[in-house]
Amino acid sequence: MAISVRDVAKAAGVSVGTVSNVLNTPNKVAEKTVTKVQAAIDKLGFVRNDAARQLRAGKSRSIGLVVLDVRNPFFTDLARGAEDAAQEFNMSVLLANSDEIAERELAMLSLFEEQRVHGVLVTPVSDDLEPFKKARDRGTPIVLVDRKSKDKNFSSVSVDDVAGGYMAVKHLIEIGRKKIVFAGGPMSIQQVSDRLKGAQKAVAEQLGISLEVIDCKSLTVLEGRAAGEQIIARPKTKRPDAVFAANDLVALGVMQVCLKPEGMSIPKELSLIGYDDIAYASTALVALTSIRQPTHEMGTKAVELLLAIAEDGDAKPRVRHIEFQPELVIRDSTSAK
Amino acid sequence: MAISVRDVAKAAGVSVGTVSNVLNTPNKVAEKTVTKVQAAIDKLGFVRNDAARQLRAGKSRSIGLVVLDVRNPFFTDLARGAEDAAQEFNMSVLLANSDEIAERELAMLSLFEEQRVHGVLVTPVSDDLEPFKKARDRGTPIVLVDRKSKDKNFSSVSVDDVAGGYMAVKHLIEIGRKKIVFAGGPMSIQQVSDRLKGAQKAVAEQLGISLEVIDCKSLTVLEGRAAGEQIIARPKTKRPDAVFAANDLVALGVMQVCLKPEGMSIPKELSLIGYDDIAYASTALVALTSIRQPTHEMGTKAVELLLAIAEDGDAKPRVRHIEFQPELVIRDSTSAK
DNA sequence: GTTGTTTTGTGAATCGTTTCAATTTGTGTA
DNA sequence: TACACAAATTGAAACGATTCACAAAACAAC
Repeated sequence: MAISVRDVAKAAGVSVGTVSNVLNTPNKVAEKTVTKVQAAIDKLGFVRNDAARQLRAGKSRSIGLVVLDVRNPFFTDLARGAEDAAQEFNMSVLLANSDEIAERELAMLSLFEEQRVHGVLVTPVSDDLEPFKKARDRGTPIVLVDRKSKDKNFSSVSVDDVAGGYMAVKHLIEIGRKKIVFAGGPMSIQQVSDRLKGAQKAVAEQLGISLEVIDCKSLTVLEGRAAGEQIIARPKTKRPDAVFAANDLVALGVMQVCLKPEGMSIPKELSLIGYDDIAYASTALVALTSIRQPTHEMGTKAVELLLAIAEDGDAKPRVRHIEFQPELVIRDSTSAK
Repeated sequence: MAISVRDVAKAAGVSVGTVSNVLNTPNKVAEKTVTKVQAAIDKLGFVRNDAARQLRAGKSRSIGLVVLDVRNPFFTDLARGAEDAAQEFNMSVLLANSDEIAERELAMLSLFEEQRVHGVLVTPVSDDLEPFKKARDRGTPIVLVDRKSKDKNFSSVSVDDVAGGYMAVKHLIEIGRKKIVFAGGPMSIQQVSDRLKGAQKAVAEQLGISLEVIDCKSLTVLEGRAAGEQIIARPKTKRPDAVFAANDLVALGVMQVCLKPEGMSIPKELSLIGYDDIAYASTALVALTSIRQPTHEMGTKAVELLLAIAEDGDAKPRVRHIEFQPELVIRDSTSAK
């Protein structure tokens, strides 16, 4: 039913090989032949069958990307970066989300292997990397994203969260803040504890700065609001003059509460800094100072790294780790007193 | 290099046909043969080649979905619904975004055709549906999503925005509000003008209700804030007692401004209702009443409709339109005086 | 007109899976 | 033991694009 190269060849009065050449290497074909074949293609409405192409080629022209949650802007930005890089190599990115379910992650991995993708970028759900090891042994390159692989055998692309935490608190100190609160949790999340570690490092460098931790059950607006309530319930002398939130959602929660009439003024009485620089950060009532991660670039570099590994072939499974530095974005929610 | 069914067959001492049967219809194969073949598969690390499968089948097991923006929760929810439905039919959804660029949209469409997808769901960038017509004529079913097709030849799945607007204002009237503001724009967006139309209809049904329109340049938090500023700048007697915002972002902007000390109390002095019921709506300082669209279900139904059409084959290009009703979600931002 | 060189065009073989008609094996009954 | 019938297995053909060794044509130089 569908039109094939053979049909086109017959219609144009040439051989199938020539049709294929017109499609792939038109400069190797006489100009008038190209025109003739193109005309036949247009007339018949021929559409290449990608499955046949891939079968012959042995590999698809795509890269798999498995993220934890497609609704998270962090991952969509990352995906966009990956797509942009892939396009440079005339490839495309297949996006899949695991929903943080190991089972789904596995299913997507199998799907990608069956598709014979050039490689897979993944933010693993758990620490069990066995399935990825197997896939790699079968010849599918793997790159971990947003995770420093404990397992040194996997290449990875990640962000230096310790540096981000340091950067945030350093900024607060530089604008003269002395009583700082870190709002975030749980500490079991590596990102959170790393950010706190960076914060502590900045505090240790300077005398006369205090750092208090308000632990949160999760990184949500609601938890941020709880932290805020806890702060404004205190007598004025016990209140901090700055809050470093483990992410922007928590920061926005703190802000909502503090801007109530009985709260504190931002940034004068309380300077506030978040983390991630999500889109909503800049549209908050007081534009939020935040730490931005080079999300787009991470996607780009991850793809480049993946293709470099694929290039190597079976020979030497070269392992590389790329760590990005975050960036301070100063807006209205932080200022000197 | 890669392992094929032939290798598995040799290793297991059976024919390729049997290996295929083990893979696809294990109940047609003797139990001990299945075990034998499975062992060989595991030992060799055989992974099915999907390209070859598809080539033989003539069609892929996927459905294409082209959305305007993957970052928009509306579309990710829709995609999720589509995925869920597809899974029922043992199919998968390929998600692509056009970024509202006609050229990209076209590229994705071609890609999908080359992949021999079962069909394409699309929210078209422009009114020019010519490329989709061509694709459909070549045998790829098309369903428009979130657009009532002016062109009656395309099947579609959409939401009744007039009903949503009616529902919102009806609710405001029922809780005793009389001076209502509609904040939103531009009116060139069909969704916006439809919602306003619904609002006007509700107002017309009751005596003594006024409806004022504050035009916005776009549906953003910033524009909502501008609308809010305009309201609280007025003397108390000239202020409305309710605002219906054309979407949640605008509503959140209005809320941010009104909650300032010199503003109005929500919901007492001012009741506020948004549209879309985005995730942030429920985490606002005052949880936002909103109109929810059955996004997930739209995705589900779109897939079902698509597959029904595909079922028909070339015979009769059956055309169907499904229109969903939105739903009122009452939270804290609306109440009686 | 012959020879050498480059440019175009040819078509059979190939990729890996599924299908299906034909064949073999197995089971139960007389 | 023979026969009928069901269950299990076989293997060649097919899907459609690409490749590549080879052939044909076109052109240039003498």
